[in-house]
Amino acid sequence: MSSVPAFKRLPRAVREQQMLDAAVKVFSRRGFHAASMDEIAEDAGISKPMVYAYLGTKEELFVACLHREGTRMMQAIAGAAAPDLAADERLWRGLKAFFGFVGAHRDGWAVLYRQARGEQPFAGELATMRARLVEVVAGMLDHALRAEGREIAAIDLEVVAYALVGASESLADWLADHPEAEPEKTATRMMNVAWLGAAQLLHGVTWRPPAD
Amino acid sequence: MSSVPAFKRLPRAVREQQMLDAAVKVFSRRGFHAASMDEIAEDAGISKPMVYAYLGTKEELFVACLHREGTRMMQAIAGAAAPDLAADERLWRGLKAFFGFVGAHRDGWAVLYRQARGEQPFAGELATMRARLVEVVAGMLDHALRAEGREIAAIDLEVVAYALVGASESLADWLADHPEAEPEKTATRMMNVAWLGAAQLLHGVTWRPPAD
DNA sequence: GCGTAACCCTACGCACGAGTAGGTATGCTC
DNA sequence: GAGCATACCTACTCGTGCGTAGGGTTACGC
Repeated sequence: MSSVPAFKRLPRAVREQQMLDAAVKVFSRRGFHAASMDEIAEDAGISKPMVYAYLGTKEELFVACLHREGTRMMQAIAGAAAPDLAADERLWRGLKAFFGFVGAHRDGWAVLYRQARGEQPFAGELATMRARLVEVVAGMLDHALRAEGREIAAIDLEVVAYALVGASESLADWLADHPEAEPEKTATRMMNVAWLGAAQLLHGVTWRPPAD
Repeated sequence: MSSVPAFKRLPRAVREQQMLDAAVKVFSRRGFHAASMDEIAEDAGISKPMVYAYLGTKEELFVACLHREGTRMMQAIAGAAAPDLAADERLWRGLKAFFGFVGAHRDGWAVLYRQARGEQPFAGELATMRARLVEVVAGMLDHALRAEGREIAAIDLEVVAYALVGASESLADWLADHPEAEPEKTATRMMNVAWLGAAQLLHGVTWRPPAD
């Protein structure tokens, strides 16, 4: 009919990214179950069968979102926290990159952190990513400890790293809900809690429960 | 027919608790959407219309779970952390109560923390409860600060409190996934990160970002 | 012993949303 | 310009699960 079709034909790679963008947006707002494939398709400016053709089922689509956002985040952090820096410097740069990422990709963060948790099929996927982060932080602490000629049990190291990661995630969540807050300032606050506490541990200062 | 009915008739108050028990269990395992009212009813040993008659719609049922578990948790903490204790002692007792609660009610914790997050209608409910906790922690820090003749901006206080609460939640999550771990030991580890860091802040030691 | 209220059931209606069948148009290759 | 792959659509099927209609039975007051 008309020589100008209502919507352009685009190469697969481009459409896939548009679909993922839409999916991340809708999943983050509604949650996995409440999100509908129709809404995602509409938001991507495409019809539903195309989504199925390119990205597969709803579950596969969610995993694809998880992977893209997770990879982006890990790369942002890894790129900033070079392994040859001093521990505090490394922690600081990692945190800056992390909060910067969350500030810039609030939707992506919401998908990762708020939605994937809890939903059985995805919790494992997420746990793997968090485990990598925890491992990095634990490795950093261990490295700094050994430099001081000190050493603590692997499990203690893991738990402390877990707490630091958890605190960061929590502040990231706070950041996502406070659009006016600055990522860098949040990172500084996090350092004030994390590093001061961790530095004490590195110097062998520990807290012991009262006898009572 | 038979003079012995297959299932006993029980007073409303009892049945309601049984239903809530079942609901918490099923919601925690499956998540809000994937959980079915049929499964909850079956698990409670009752038929579906009874659930609707007593606790209302699925959403209302979930909110009821949230309230019961949340109230239990807050009471456990408030009962342990008396306001007249010193800051570190108070924090320690609060953490012990908190991790003790999570260790003993892993299902309840999962409903609160993993499921309610993300799902739009409930996130607010949960946020309110967390806000109360943050407020308590922030108040505690503020009190301790004033005792030292020091003071920091309200927003900084809130963010630090938020980080501490987040770290605790994160460790609670770790605890829920490690059945062999002892709640009290986890609380001690948390103190080692939280208190050592917070104590530094209380004494006016802060970390500043490098100039670069 | 008789009404009435509380407790409890089986069996359905109905909407919503995942996934698909089957077909059309556009551009690229030879 | 015939053939073919790729991009894209409308319009369905069908399962699943929320919520309810309508009715039965036990206890308790009087």
